Amino acid sequence: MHEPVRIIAHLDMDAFFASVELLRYPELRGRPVVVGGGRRHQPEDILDPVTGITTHRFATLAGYVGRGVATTASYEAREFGVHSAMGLMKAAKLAPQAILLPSDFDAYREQSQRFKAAVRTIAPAVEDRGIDEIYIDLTEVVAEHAATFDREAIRRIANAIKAAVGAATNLSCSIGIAPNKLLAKIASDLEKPDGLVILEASDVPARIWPLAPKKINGIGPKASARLTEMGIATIGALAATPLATLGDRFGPNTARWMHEVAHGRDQRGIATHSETKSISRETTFEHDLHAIRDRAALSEIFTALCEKLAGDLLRKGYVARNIGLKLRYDDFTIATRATTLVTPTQDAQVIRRVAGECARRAPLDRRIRLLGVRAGTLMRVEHAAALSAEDDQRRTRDLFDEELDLP
DNA sequence: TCTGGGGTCCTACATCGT
DNA sequence: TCTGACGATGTAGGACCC
Repeated sequence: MHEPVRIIAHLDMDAFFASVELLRYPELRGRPVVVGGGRRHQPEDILDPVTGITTHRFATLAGYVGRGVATTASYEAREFGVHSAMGLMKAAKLAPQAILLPSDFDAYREQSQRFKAAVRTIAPAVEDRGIDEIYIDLTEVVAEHAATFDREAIRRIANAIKAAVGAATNLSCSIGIAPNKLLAKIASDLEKPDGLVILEASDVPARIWPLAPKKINGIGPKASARLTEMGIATIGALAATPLATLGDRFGPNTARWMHEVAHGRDQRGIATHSETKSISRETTFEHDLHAIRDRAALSEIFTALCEKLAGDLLRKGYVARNIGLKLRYDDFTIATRATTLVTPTQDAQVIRRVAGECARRAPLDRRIRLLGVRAGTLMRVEHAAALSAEDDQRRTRDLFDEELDLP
């Protein structure tokens, strides 16, 4: 008796933010473009008084000074070695001629909703994985072909999805299809951009085992470095490593997980609904601040963050029972402190006061680079209101009981 | 020339009540 | 009364992801 075959797709938009920017500024097509940094590099509109045509003057990376990082790089910029999460000053060294655009999350969110809606018209079982990625359960959609994993039938549906995404957004995406999320995710990355890769379990030795372990979603820089130390350079080598050896290094749970994923096994389902767990706001200062010497400036930023967070809670309809503080010091170490409240809140002043109390429990003798405020243990406002009404009722009843001297 | 902002999940450990 | 086991809950940190 074996598991029924599932058909899972992972869809990843190609260089999403940069591609959305190129829709707005088609004249940048074919040129290296980097999205990131602050608001400072908004393209300037230049209206030709004779022709009435508007063109744009763009900032380049040359001479960039500041703490920004690249959010996305177009494929042309990647040719120069620029990639997302790279410091912009480093990117400027590699590709000074690259165009730098500020990020516009409202525009990305709009395109995100469009491509997801387009996919849902073909396959409704979609799991959100952030702004530019989804998993899709195609098992039902290709039900009659699933048992045999009919590649041609699957390919037709994948192409229909790509066409629908293209029609809705004018953007391209890459799709990986496999019997589980793990392999689908790896597959979608194999032939970017505009890729379509279909993998079966039997393809694991040939297609997956030669890859580096960091290609596995969940093996990041730390685990990767430890595996390298152990002489494990490929997923195949990981699969061949005895469980006990991995257990000594990573603990039993992680070892078991690594062993499973290295063999291409993954039982996770598609989660079509999820509730937000926490909401936070944080900011990196232009220059590091000192808790005592820069008290006034720090306090102002702190209050503003709490107000923004309260605004987020209000807009999204949540109250929080846990309020947390995050400090990143000049040496990049992080301290977090959190407090759980009796009464959930979405009030900026309450958040500010509680987060301020958290700050008093954190080291404040070092220079601070980043300040963040977090709201956790969220509850929907309606639910909290109902609970508090229930609470009131219970308290009133208790009072009556006391007066009547009931048990 | 250091490295953003928003999240999730996991683990270790402390504390408390039973 | 003391001691330990155990679950629930809260806190802090770390790793990872987009």
